[in-house]
Amino acid sequence: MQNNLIIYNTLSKKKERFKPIHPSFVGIYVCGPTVYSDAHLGHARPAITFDLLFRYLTHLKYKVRYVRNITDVGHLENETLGEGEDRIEKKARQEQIEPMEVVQKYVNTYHKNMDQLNTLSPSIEPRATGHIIEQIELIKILINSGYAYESNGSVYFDILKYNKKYQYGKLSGRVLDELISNIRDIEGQDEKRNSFDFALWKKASPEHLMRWPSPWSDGFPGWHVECSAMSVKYLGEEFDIHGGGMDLMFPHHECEIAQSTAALGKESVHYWMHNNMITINGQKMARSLGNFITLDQLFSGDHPALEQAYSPMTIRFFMLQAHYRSTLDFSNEALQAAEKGFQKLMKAVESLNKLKLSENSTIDVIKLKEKCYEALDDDLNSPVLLSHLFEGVRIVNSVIDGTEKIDAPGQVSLKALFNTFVFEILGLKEEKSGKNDEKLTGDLINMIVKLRQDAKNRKEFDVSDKIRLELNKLGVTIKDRKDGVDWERE
RNA sequence: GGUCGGUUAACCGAGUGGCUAGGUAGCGGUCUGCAAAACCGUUUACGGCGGUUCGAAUCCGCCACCGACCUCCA
Repeated sequence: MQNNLIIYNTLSKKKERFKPIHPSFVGIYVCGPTVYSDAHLGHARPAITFDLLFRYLTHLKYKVRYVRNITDVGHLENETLGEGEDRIEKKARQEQIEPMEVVQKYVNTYHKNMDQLNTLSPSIEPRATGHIIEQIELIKILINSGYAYESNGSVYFDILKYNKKYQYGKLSGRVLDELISNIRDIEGQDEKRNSFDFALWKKASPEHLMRWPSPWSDGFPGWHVECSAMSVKYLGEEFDIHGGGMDLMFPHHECEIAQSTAALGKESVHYWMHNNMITINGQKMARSLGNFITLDQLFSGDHPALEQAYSPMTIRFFMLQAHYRSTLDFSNEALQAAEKGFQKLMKAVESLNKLKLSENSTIDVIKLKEKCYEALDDDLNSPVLLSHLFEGVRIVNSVIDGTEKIDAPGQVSLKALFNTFVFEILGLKEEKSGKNDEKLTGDLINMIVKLRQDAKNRKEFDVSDKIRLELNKLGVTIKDRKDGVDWERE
């Protein structure tokens, strides 16, 4: 199995040739959502980025195992220092339901939204709560090897110890000494040897609802440990690609590296990939700024910042128009531009089927196809790929205009090209406006009936009778009543 | 203050040391009874100041601005 794929590896800060560990298999782990609220724009970016990667590798005939976790062990919120409350538990209290009901509810909406965005399901979607045992086992290993210590029922990772043998901070470019000097002293951290040590296991306070027994206390696992435990379980001690948002680089991924490296004695991940963040009108998305938009709101247009609804495919197309390592700015203007561009692309795809064929062709489809692959191979450059596909759009429309010619084999290969890149790899799809069709039909009939009435008023009865007859043939019966005109469908 | 990333024409966004993606909008044209669509052409691009170079938006330095992360937690 061969590929020409080049991937930007955050670890080396360079583009590298992608060489899987096993010739025909690829393992990918991506950090999934913490399910305590509706999925928002920030969830869509990594989902679409790594869906593209998953689809492309699959297209290249690799057997890909794509693991994306669900973080459902709530975690503390930073509202007031030291007085954190578990996000999921907080939600559970607010809504008077079980924590796992909160989890289920938001897992469902997340899945629904991801489905709308046409992202493929991961091969495995493990939940943190389903892997408490694996996490405890990993913590045991870390304690036994001296990289973790227990303190008052909680367990912490010893970063100073780790840093003697390995290098903590290599992914995000941090130097431990600088971290130490940066850290402000905060009270209530007596349990830790050093304030930058991170929790592997936390003892639960009496009112804490989500808790599991462990050798150290009734409690719950720290955030980072789930990813180390589950990635090793499903992808092995070494695997190909680990993905996630740039905001997770520090501390989450850094801690993951530390845990896994300390436990396994070697680097687990070969390629780290990070998608960039999203801004809205140049600002970050935050509840406090009033520009926090969920995917449901985006799809329905039900938000003060939105001038209209934007369909899932508009969003997907919009995101694919930017490279995954660039920040992407959302605005009504930009989204409306994307909507039109997407529709133009879809219209051309439709037109492909009804092209007038010629004996010869003025089009080099093979060259175009090569350019498409080159774009994807260059660190998944979807915007450049789209620009080539729009060259294809121009070709299709020019054939219709008669300024270019295409022969039968050319049409077949052009159709295959669009099918492969637009639908199979970019994961776009036609959006049938089925819901609107019925309304449109009704409106159309009303309009025709109105036109007939106008004709009758002008006493052009041959026209009005023709309209009635033609509608009848289509199964629509006109009923002239005393108080107006009515119609009904068969 | 530190780490990382960014600043490209009206908007969104690619990009290579010299050959100036693409989408949207605007303008002009072709087509058309009119309109729309489509096609063709086009519009003040590369944050500022220096430097390297025959040549830099692309390499280096400084400055400005923007963003993420930088305590616990996720």
